[in-house]
Amino acid sequence: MIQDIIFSEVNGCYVEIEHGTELRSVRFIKTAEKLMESKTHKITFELDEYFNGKRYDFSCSYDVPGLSAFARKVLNETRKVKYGSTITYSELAKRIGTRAVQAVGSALAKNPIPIIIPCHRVVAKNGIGGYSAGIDFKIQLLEFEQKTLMGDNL
DNA sequence: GACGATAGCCCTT
DNA sequence: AAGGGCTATCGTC
Repeated sequence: MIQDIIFSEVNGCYVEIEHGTELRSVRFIKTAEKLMESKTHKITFELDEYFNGKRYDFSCSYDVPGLSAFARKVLNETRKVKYGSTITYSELAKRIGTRAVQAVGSALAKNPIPIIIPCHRVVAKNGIGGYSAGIDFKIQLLEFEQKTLMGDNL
């Protein structure tokens, strides 16, 4: 198991990417100290591009064991949400054919690979909803995506 | 209206 | 058996 580290200007924190041959997990690291960046895996470079506004989607092979069938459904559906757009928990639930809206939220809360699976693009019907790493992150990510898309259209 | 409490949803632990 | 990254609904003000 190897850990890559990159810095994200978007939310001003480090991002740790854990992988074997395939991507295993992504975590945000809030720390004051300066960390050494390390980029070995393809997905790390892609994430780096993402945080620089130069990539809108990811090559998708990842290896995340221990997820229930339900959680997989939720995450798969979430992957389809396009860069810069959002979907509500209830709409997502509808798409995978369940009324368990809150269970959808719980599944997203355990998303092992944020950004790649864009759980930040899933919002509450009235409001923003939650985010494991803090809703401020979520807001920053969404604003960032909006901003970069605008830049492209000009 | 707006806001808070409540009661359902159904998966997870 | 309890509790969630939710929501629709029903009291209050």
